[in-house]
Amino acid sequence: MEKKDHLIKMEGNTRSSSFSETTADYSYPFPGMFDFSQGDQKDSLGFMELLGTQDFCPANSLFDLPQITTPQVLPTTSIDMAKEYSFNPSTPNSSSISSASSEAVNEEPHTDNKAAADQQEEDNGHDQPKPKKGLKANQKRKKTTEKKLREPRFAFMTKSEVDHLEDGYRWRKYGQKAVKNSPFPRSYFRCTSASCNVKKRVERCVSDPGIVVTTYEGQHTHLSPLLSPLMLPPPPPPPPTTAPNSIIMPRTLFSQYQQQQGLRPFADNQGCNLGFSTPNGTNWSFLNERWFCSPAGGSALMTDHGLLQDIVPSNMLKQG
DNA sequence: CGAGTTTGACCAGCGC
DNA sequence: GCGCTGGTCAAACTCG
Repeated sequence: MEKKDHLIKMEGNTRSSSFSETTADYSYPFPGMFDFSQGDQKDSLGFMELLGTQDFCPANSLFDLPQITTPQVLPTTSIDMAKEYSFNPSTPNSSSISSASSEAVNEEPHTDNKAAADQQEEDNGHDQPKPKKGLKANQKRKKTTEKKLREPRFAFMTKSEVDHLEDGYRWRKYGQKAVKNSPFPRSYFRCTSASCNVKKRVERCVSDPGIVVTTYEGQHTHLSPLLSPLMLPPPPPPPPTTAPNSIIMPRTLFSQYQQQQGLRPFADNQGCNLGFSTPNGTNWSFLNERWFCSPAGGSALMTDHGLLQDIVPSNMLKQG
């Protein structure tokens, strides 16, 4: 299997997020992107978690991280990151869900209200001519537009010959658009699960057609059909010496773990990767409000998830 | 026949 | 205001 270079970028949930929609912006490394090809991180079980499994932990912790809204303003070093996001008292009790998840929850009332409003609009307009297809579509579009303002997004660059990378979820393609300044179209996918409105966009990098840029939006409200129970975050933080090769730890549990283990922050040689390392060499990386453990020398815990393993860079699985 | 894909049309947002 | 672009819809189509 060819070696694949991967870049992962977290994308904020605000409209002001400067992760440009244009393909032209894919032609250079994303600012603020985490390059997991660096450092000692060898695998990423958390990838599946990143793709939308739920944060099962309660959220009140000294290390309860606020929602990252604009990756471009992310601190360039993990030390700065830790300074900035540690001990944030603003959201000590910010519900029982992570901010990313809470967005989905928070939006529900809006969605309901909006839906009710839309329903009322429809009722008020019942004597009007039947709206064109476009108008009806537009009502939905307004809702989705509002949703778009809240849903966290994160993009992955994956070197792959396959456009639509298997990530353990089932997707339905609902659109395709030609992209300006790019010979490659952009495809739009939606999770086929009825209650799940996660979307993703897939397109090829204009400067390197071998790179597929996949942008996920929202969080899955269900587990991946291919997700093993092994991939659920462990209830108690395991000691690093006996930790699985790769585990996912919700941020709040990580907070406790961090304090217990005295983790030291580290950054990769590009200064854009963040995480903590334990005295015995276990590395923790922060991504999408969760911490991913990648003990040095460990082999991949990840079972076969099809092309997910294509998404998860091989050089994360096997350094060098 | 159901699920998924294709594709033209539509609309909102944004920049000029 | 206008044009461009991104995002979405939905009918038609394909496939198993």
